[in-house]
Amino acid sequence: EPDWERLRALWKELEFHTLIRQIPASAPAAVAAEALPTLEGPEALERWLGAVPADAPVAVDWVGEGAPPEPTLSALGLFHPAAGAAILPLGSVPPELGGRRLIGHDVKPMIEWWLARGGSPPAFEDTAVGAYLLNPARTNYKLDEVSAELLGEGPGLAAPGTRARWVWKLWEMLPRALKEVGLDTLYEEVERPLVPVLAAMERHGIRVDPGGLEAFSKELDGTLVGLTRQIYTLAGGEFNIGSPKQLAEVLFEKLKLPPVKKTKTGYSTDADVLEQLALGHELPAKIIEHRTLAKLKSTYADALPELIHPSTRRIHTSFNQLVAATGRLSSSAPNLQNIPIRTELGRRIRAAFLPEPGWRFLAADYSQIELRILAHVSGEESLLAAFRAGEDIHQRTAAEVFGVNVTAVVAEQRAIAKTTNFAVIYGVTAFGLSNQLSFTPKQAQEFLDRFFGRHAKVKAYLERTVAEGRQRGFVQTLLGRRRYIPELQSGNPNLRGFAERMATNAPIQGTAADLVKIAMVRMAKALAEGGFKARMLLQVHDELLFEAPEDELARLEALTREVMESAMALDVPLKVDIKTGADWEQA
DNA sequence: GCGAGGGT
DNA sequence: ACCCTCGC
Repeated sequence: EPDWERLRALWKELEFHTLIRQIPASAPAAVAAEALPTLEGPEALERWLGAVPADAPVAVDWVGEGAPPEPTLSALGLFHPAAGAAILPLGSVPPELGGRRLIGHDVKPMIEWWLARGGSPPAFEDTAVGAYLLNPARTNYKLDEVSAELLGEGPGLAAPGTRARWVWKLWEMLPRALKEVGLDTLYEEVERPLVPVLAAMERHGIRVDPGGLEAFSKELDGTLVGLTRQIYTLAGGEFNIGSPKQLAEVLFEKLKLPPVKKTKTGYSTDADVLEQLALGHELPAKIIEHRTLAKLKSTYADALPELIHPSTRRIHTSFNQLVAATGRLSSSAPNLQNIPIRTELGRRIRAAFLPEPGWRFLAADYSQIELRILAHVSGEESLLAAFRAGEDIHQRTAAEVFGVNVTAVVAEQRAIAKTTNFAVIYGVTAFGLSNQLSFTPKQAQEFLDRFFGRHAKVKAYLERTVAEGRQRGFVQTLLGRRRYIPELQSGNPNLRGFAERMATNAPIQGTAADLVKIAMVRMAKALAEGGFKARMLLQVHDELLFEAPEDELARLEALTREVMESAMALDVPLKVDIKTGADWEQA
């Protein structure tokens, strides 16, 4: 008989998703076989805790559904070596744990559950967060898989009390493991304190105006109906506009338009391609417009009202702390980190986000955070000088690279310099830059050469980063957050090139993530200590969004600027732009 | 799973 | 570069 669980683990690692589905379902026998004591009532819990030394922590594993704003937890598995494993069924009141510190694995839902029940959450450690710092590139941080990686084996299918035993085992090794690689401070000062901050933000949620979105949806629908008719006329027949396959048939076979580029499965119909085709035919522009409106309607105008929580009347995103390999947060269900902003129509979505009635939004975003970090880590004088002098950085770059006076830079030169600045942070290739700038790869290469000629220390920094990464197997941020990139040693030039771009981007994007997380932790503390009614609602990578009563705005603005601009001391000043408004579009 | 497109 | 969601 095959060892199905090992096979499952192996195939999972190899991403054989289809094969995994053919593995017979694992038998739940193990769960039934364990007879753990169930602690019914406060006295039973007190007795169990009596066996735990007074100031010792307790390992927990929570059972339930973790969605904000009110996770539903049915039980906690508990473990301490002196008291053994037990199961604690949960009622409506948070359990009294005698002030003990808890050790959990992915505790944010549990913290949120505690908050939802009006309790003040206990102090805690989080083994999933620790495991994320040790290796942020895992696809998931399930207790079983993290245990398998760090301990050689895991609980498999087990009762919560037994799972808590594994949480305990993880915590027996994690502090030392974190310290060994210099991640203990990041854990203690940033990631762990951030957990309850995120829990509170998720619980607060944000108000949206469903009426406004529904009206906008109807408007979009009207426009889409008209566009669809025009598209069918131009195409000489009906087809599914949402199907890239059918669209490709219409464009490249029926209408004989020239295919521009290919995907793995056929001819590409992405926006770049359609824009090119639009020069020779009326249809592609209509397709672009249709796609834009359909995206706004389905992803935002129709979806967001559905996600309004019936009791809070607000939208509660989940901020995931364990997803992005660079250290950034991500947001899901819904993603509130990609609410449109660039186009007029898109901003109608943003305008539907509202503060508490009578309150105002305050949005604070870091100006050029990643370029400032690049200036700091590279020591590039021209960048340092430009930021210290408060200059327009893209204009300055343009002046240097085009060899003209700063005052003589024209808009097009500035735009090219701006794209190049981002390309450098992303570690982009001449080929990638050429696509973005509609240059030939040769022109783009010449441009990059001129950029690096004028920014020798940036070039040296990037080369140093890649070389160190190749030699050590990982790159790191200013605070020591690591990202392992074994592909830097690959013999495959494509794979290695991709790895090198990740290696140049990760320390910069990751340092920005570290910095914003520090600001969040300090802002949460400062708001509490300052007796503010204001709340921190969202983080969008380089921006924090707050809502506050009118009479707190001035104080909040001063506090936010002070906290965010002092989050890290770099060789360049940090600059924060702050706006307030009656909706998120104005703020 | 893929292509596409929204954000940083 | 990093994400998430949508429709097919």
